[in-house]
Amino acid sequence: MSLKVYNTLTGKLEEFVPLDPPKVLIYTCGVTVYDDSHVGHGRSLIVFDTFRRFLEHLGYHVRFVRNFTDVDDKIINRAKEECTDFMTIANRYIASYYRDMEAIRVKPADVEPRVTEHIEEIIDVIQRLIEGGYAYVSDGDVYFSVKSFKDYGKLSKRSPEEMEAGARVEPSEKKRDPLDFALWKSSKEGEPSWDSPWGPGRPGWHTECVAMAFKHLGRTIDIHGGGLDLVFPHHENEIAQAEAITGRPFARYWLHNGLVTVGGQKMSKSLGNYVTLREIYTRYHPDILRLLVLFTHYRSPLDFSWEKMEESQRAYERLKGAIEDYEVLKSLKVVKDRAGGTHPLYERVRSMEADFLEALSDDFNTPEAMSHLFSLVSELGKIKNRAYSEGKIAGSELSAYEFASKSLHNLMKKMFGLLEDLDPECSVERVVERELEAGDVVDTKLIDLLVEVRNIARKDKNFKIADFIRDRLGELGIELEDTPAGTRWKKS
RNA sequence: GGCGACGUGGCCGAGCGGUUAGGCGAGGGACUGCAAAUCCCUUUUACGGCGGUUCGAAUCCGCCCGUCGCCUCCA
Repeated sequence: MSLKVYNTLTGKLEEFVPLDPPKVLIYTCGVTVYDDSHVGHGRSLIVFDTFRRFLEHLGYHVRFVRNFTDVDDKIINRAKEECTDFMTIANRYIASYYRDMEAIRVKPADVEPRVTEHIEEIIDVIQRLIEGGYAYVSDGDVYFSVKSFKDYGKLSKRSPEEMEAGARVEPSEKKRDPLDFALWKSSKEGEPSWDSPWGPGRPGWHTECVAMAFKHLGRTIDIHGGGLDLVFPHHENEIAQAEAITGRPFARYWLHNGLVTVGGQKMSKSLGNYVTLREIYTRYHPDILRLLVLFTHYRSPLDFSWEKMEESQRAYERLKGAIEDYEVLKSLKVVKDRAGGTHPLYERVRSMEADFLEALSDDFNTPEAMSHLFSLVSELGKIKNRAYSEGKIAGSELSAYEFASKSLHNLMKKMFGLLEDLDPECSVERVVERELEAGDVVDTKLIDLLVEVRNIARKDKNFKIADFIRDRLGELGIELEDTPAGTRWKKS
């Protein structure tokens, strides 16, 4: 099976061929740690986490690097506001980031480098650029000379001439050309600074990713990713620096995820229309956000709303229910069936798996992959419905159901990172944690007792009491469901 | 102004030259003590507008209208 990906650099769908298979080298630009991450960051993280999972499934050995920008203007400003140093701010939000990633189940990268730990490498890159005639020193600053790199603009598809015509670029006394960008900034009083051949200062934003990619992955990487809003100027500038030094392609494939919008407008700090990841996962199971993200193709814009979270929640419950209901079916009366041959469900599962993987191979078409999952869920629902109404299930059908539900669960878990806590080890802790945060811990034993009482009432046809218990539990956020195998309850 | 996307049924959202996407919602039915869950049926000129190419277009081309992104820090 060949994987096709959309390469921003060429603007085309291309077959994915790593430089040195089975190795796949991926670099994505991580967050600037000056505040909590929001849904926009979350989407990018989830998208690339999914790519990585799929590549690993295809048998590639993925080496994944995602950096932290832990020194920049915003961090410094924030530190000033709080009368503390920038490192305190950076460390605080790195911790917050890790907490978020664990909650939304994005696997850590293999290397998560910090800018402040790579100053030497950054200086080295800048020095090479100066030596090569691509950069110049100007009063303690160092700038990259955009006109010196002939391919400038190839990623974002714009030429320096056009950009000058558009000219919203701030002219600076120190720059020779308004399009030039800073590689090294001399530091002002009280700002973090490091010694360099050009005097004390700190790195500009665009060099760090080049230096860290060189160090941890090499001179040409397979995939460079990030949000669509990084294409220009950040990624364009990365290409200019890296390729000016090496004379060869920096990344073979440039992959960009679409942005998250709110009411059609980009979600961003500056507009103030953002929702933090923490807000999401304290209100919803983290899988709901994942599902929401995967329900849209990664390159399309994704308009966030709480209504959509509710929709995903429903869809999620259906998915989850199909898998969990195996436990109910198992406790029904299982009858022997003389029927020979294999159950047609096995074939359905096989073709679903094939369709699912094929969809992912087509530029990670997760919405289509998802649709195949749901068509199997419908199949399972039919079986379940029949078994419930007959109060029994054939042994062969039960095994087929188990096979199908395991296949569903495996794909979701492995490829999409969903339903991981259906495994008993993970569940309790997470649920309790969320309940503590929501501030409404319930005593499960007490609920079981009430359910028992209600079932006694039902047996006696005292539906008034039975319904009263159900209603009151419902008000407390406990939903009851009477199945042929007894009453089950869950938190709503 | 320049560059780049996008406009699909009640909503969301795949498809991108001929065959059922899928999800959510709504209405009806089956099941249930009633619910819930699940299933079945319905929501059958869906593809921004106007032209063009083609035996055939949501899918290709042109123009127009509308929305958004980037051009400044941003996942």
